[in-house]
Amino acid sequence: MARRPRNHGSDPVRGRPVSIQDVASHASVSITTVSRVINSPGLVSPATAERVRESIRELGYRPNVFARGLMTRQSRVIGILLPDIHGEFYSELLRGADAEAKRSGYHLLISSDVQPDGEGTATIPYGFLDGLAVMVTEPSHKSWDEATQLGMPVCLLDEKTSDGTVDSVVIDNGPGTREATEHLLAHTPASRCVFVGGTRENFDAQERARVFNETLEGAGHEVRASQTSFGEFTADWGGEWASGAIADGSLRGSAVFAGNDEIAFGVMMAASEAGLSPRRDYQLIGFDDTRLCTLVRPMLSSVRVPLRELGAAAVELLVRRLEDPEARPEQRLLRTTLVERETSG
Amino acid sequence: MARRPRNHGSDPVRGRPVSIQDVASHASVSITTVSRVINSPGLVSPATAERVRESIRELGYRPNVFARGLMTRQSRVIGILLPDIHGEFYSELLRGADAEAKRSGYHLLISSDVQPDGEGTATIPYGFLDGLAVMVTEPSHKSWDEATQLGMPVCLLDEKTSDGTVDSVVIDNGPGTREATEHLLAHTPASRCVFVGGTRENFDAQERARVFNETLEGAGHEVRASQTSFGEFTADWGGEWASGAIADGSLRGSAVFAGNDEIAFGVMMAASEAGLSPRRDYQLIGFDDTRLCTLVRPMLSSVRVPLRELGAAAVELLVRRLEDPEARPEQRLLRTTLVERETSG
DNA sequence: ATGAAAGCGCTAACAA
DNA sequence: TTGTTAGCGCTTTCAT
Repeated sequence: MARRPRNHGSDPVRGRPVSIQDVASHASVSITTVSRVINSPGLVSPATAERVRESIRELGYRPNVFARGLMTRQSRVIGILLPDIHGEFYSELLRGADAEAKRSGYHLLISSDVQPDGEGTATIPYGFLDGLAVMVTEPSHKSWDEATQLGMPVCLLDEKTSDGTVDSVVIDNGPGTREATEHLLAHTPASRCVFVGGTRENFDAQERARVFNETLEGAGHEVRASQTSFGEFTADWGGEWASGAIADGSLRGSAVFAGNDEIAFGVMMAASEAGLSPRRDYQLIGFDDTRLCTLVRPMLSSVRVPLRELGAAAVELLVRRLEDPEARPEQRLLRTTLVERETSG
Repeated sequence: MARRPRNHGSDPVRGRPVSIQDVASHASVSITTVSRVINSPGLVSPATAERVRESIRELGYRPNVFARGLMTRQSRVIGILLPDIHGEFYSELLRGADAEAKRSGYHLLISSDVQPDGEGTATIPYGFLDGLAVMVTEPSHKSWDEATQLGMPVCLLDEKTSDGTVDSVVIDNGPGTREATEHLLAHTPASRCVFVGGTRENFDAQERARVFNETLEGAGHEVRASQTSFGEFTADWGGEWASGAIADGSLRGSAVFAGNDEIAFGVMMAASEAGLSPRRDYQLIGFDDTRLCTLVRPMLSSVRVPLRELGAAAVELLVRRLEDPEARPEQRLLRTTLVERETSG
């Protein structure tokens, strides 16, 4: 396997990329001056600067990022590590993160937590990163340990157990969950309200279930264990749960609060096959307010989670820390709110 | 803003990362030997090698990727540039690409084509990449020019206009489209078959429409212009189209071939609100065979596009070229096939 | 306002 | 088998 030269970019002499020295020679200045034109334009006389810029253009010069990184110890690349990059949830989060990164002049390197099936070794190229935003949704995820051990600036996404020594941005499930539960209680007796959650270990799933229970109890109802169930964050699980509820006749007249939109969608599809329609025959509210809600008919009521902001805020905090390593760690809380549509009320 | 030292990794002397020299001193060898145990273990005596590895472990040494990149001109990072990273289509493609990259010991840097709304400047950090996989879906996309001008190894995704001088992997819409159209023709007269495509400029949309028409003509039918329409690759467009077809009474008894699954989903939702069910009242087939198909009830018939393979193959070709720059450019064709489910037949 | 020179941490001839 | 040394292309004192 041939090594050097693997030249990218146009070359003056065949086989070698344009270097700062080439530009310097071409403009009859020292490489220092070229460097200054790029990094501290104020220190160079306008005339010289223009001449150098002309040479840069003419030669198609692009600074070598490795050499630069070697000196500055910066890459202007930040990483974002998520449990998964699939689905509306993460896509939306990524959009926010990417937009914010661009806005601040950084590049975003996306990676997912999932282990490679095979024997491959490459994980995140930590060495290239200035900082890392990490999302941890379950205690078993090792990303968190790995990341902090790295000795690199880190920002946590949706991590409640943060001890305040590190930047983080978390979803406050409370308000939205409470709002939704109260909304259901307005049309359905507390004893007929159920929560169909996602993975039991998931932090958000737990908090949502907890607030659901609290709200029911706040309404003077003693919650039965059977009123909350856990499974997965999938439509399949929602469908499976619904099949059971349909079979024992408990779905009709009940109010279903799903752990996320996919679960709600699964419930709705299964119920629909059994001839049951939301709002008419039962109440249904999802969670996350993903695109799925407005895609499906009737449109799904859901608790809005500001996913875009979640991603954007994480990057924002990270960039802030990069620019000012001594800044006080910040924990940013993102509110959730109920969005009423056609499956409830 | 403080510059150096922005040290990542543990430090022997406060404020400086562990360097190869530190390891060398600690193990009482030269830096060359350390370099060799990392890159060519065969050239070092087992005893020394073990001692060096011990030092590396003890000091927590991680090679500086910038210094290494400066010498090797490689980063083992490849980029993938897509029109969008949102939705089932791209997610699935990315999964394939990521898995393959990991398998080959490369990192994947994901970026989307979409311009930043704001004034931010950062695009792809080309300088860090060994190569780039680019997906071009419309002639207006400038990514292609940009990429090839870069003088960096490139692999094209789903680009038909390739001139054979560059690696590419393309979806062969033909077989699946033909199969689906024939399937529709088995239950519906050709005059009642319609194609509801996505963006008119999109290469795939065009090819799918073309093969649809050809197949109808092959069946001895003269296709009317009104039998193909274009809009967007969204459920909204599908719903909009369906509303029209419902209003003028043309949906019942017809066969709808949608340009992608989202469009099909939109048609189905709109029809369902009007009391029309697929298979019973009309035929419906989507395209791409995304997760949406099995999420919705009844489950959507669709043309399967091997998205995972698409991503994986692109990375595979790119890696091959990286290892062997002289390899003959390859164009890999990916077959599409009909998947019959509950909305057709 | 400009330049000379010293590295940044690493790899790879070339010696020994 | 191991070490010496010369860069890779850039930024940054320190002179001028």
